[in-house]
Amino acid sequence: MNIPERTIERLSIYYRHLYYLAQQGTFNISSRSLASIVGEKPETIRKDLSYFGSFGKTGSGYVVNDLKREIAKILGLEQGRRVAIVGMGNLGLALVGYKGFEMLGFKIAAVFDNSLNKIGKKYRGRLCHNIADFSRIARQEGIEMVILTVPTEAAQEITKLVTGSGIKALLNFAPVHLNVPKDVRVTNVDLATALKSLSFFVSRR
Amino acid sequence: MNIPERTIERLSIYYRHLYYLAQQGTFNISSRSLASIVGEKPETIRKDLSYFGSFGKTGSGYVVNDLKREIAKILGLEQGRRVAIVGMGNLGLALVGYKGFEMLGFKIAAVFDNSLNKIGKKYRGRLCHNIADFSRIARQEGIEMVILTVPTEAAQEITKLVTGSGIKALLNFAPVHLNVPKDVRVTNVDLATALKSLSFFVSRR
DNA sequence: GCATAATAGTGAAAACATTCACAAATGAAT
DNA sequence: ATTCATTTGTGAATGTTTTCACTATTATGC
Ligand SMILES: NC(=O)c1ccc[n+]([C@@H]2O[C@H](COP(=O)([O-])OP(=O)(O)OC[C@H]3O[C@@H](n4cnc5c(N)ncnc54)[C@H](O)[C@@H]3O)[C@@H](O)[C@H]2O)c1
Ligand SMILES: NC(=O)c1ccc[n+]([C@@H]2O[C@H](COP(=O)([O-])OP(=O)(O)OC[C@H]3O[C@@H](n4cnc5c(N)ncnc54)[C@H](O)[C@@H]3O)[C@@H](O)[C@H]2O)c1
Repeated sequence: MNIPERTIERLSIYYRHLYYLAQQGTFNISSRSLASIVGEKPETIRKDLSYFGSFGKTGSGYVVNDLKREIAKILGLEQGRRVAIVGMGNLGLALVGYKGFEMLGFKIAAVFDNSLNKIGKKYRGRLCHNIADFSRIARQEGIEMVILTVPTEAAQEITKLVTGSGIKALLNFAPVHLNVPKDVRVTNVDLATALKSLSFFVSRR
Repeated sequence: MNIPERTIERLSIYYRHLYYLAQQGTFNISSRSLASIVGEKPETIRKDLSYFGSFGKTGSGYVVNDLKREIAKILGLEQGRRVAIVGMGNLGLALVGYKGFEMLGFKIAAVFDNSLNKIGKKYRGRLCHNIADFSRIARQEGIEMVILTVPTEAAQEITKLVTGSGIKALLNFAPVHLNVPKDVRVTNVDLATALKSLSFFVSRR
């Protein structure tokens, strides 16, 4: 079966809110209530879940903790994936301390740069490595995913380096289309584009 | 006619690359070449453009500068939209200096916080205002869009404040679904979600 | 000027995603 | 026990987006 791209994105969002709900001690939740929290329709949630199994109970909905665990399993969050950030500039610096990542099962296990001003320094307790050592350290640290926050000009070159070291998943902030082997997945975060889409909306009003 | 959401996002991406191409002095480009630069299919580009008119020339493609101008017109980028950032923390600080925004026709015209440590200080040459003065200053500065980088707990409250002051477009980084009047548009940038989607892909391999 | 190649634009088809609507299960109240 | 309300899970219907496949037009080389 083919699972819609958007379903995966939504599952992530459900997961986060289930996390909060569990913290608050909520035990049960219906697709209806969850929908109103996450801003979706109840049937969307049920359909999304139905691709992976059936986790609810007719009449009473879902057990928050169970559903949370199931989604973690689906998204592969159980084992605490290890992530590297490459590029300790403005953005890399903001991201390295972001609690939202760790909270949800990601571990920023290493950070890299190519500037002598940054290599050897500590950022939020993490030693900044020389990008030249990526391959060795990534293996050593068990890095599976890379967050790319280098200047646009360097992005393709670094992509080649990290995919060459066996990385199969990249979260890219540089506003450029990265060419990668086809077993590598890239997600682009394009803030200027997000703003421009909003701008379109503003002009339409 | 209904224009696909994704079309608008892609137009933004085309725009950026046309900007680079123009800078490099490229005069003409075919949908095929542009497609390979932006990572889409040629027919996707042609179809996207066809919603708004016909801008190319059979046999030779598009004139880079003309197409760039047309897309700017479509997205409402011509007049240089004025944007405020609310929340001068880690992320707000990274964004305030981001050249990518100004380059593409956005002006960060004001920044806000509620902390006495930040109000009155300058960030990249911009005076940080008290969020309590938002309404007045937004009017004064002609703010049309807001980038929201406040802690999650404050996001809904600030949303109420800024939409109450007439803002109709929000770029939200807090991992929460914002309730807004229905003539207000919110785009959520959810980095943890982006990572989780990647994680799903990694587990599937 | 003619043949050939390149390319835009676009209906129609196919693929994909959301929403509807209802059966079946469960829970709550009496 | 029976009734009524709630809620899931899911086929089917509907809606949306992408891709195909073709026509018409322009450019190029001879
Ligand atoms: N700052 C923002 O708000 C923002 C927003 C959206 C997108 N971006 C994009 O994110 C990327 C980074 O932005 P930034 O503002 O943090 O830039 P920056 O210049 O502050 O940081 C870039 C960092 O990458 C390092 N670097 C350069 N070449 C490298 C290489 N070959 N290997 C390893 N490290 C290298 C630099 O030393 C620097 O520390 C850019 O592509 C930018 O367009 C930035
Ligand atoms: N740091 C990251 O890398 C990152 C990544 C993704 C998402 N986010 C999200 O972005 C938001 C901001 O993150 P951050 O790391 O920059 O947080 P931060 O704590 O560094 O900054 C928040 C800023 O908002 C200000 N603030 C608090 N309440 C306010 C109010 N009522 N009005 C105006 N200003 C107020 C604070 O004074 C502070 O300067 C959070 O919701 C976070 O979850 C952050």
